[in-house]
Amino acid sequence: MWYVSIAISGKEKMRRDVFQAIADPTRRAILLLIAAHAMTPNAIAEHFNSTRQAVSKHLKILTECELLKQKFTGREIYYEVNANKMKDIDKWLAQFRKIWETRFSQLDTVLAKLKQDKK
Amino acid sequence: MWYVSIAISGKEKMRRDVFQAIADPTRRAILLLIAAHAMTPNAIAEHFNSTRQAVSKHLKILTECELLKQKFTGREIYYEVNANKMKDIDKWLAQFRKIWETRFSQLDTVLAKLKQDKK
DNA sequence: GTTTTGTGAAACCGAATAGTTGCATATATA
DNA sequence: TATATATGCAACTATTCGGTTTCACAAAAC
Repeated sequence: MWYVSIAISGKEKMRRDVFQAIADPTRRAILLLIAAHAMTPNAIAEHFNSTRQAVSKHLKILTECELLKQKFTGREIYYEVNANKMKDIDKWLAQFRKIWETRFSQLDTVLAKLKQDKK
Repeated sequence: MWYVSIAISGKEKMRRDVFQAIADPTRRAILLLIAAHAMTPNAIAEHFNSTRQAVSKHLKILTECELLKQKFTGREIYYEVNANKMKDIDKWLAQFRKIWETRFSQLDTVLAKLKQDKK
């Protein structure tokens, strides 16, 4: 019998989207922390109570869903927020604004109609 | 010895915030579905492959974090989106816009300075 | 009154999550 | 070269999550 060893390193899963990424309070804090300027994992970890490795995992998740970008300089890695990807959240919210605006404009139409009929 | 029986029904935990609520794709779909007009749990569940009870749990979570409001009419419950709470997400995003705007305005200052020096 | 319908809650289960400790590796620095 | 530093990855664990099935209960409908 032959077994094929498939290269599944650790998990290989983790195809999370932006919304799952920002669900975690620590990850939201990380985003805010480095929004102003890029930081290295060690510098970021200093701001939290959990271990450096835990922060590293958060950074990985945020990077995988493209909310963060990496800048390599020597052995240091600077993480910075990918402003463009943040817009994805905004786009989702925009759907609701659209729906509500049309609903209100319909309401306006109704109100206008009532006003018209009143004359 | 006396023991005080504290009323902890089932879980009692579940104090999720808005971001955890919208992390689930089904819950985001529910929000979009009823954004236009309020619906009952049964009507909502018809749009999904999971059971009514699963949808019910999602509705509970969305209601607990105030993204949904309930309107009781007889034995039916109409769920509608709480537009006001949706703004919480927008407020969070606004923080980033603010940071980036100031950063870009600083960049503008730098550019202006360079231009000035060039003269 | 009896049955059907609309709804939520409890108990359980497999999968995912976030954290830990222990490693491996590459780049600085002495 | 030897050591310290910066970083990621693997393995393990407790907890949470999303789903199902089963039940309880009140409001309609018969």
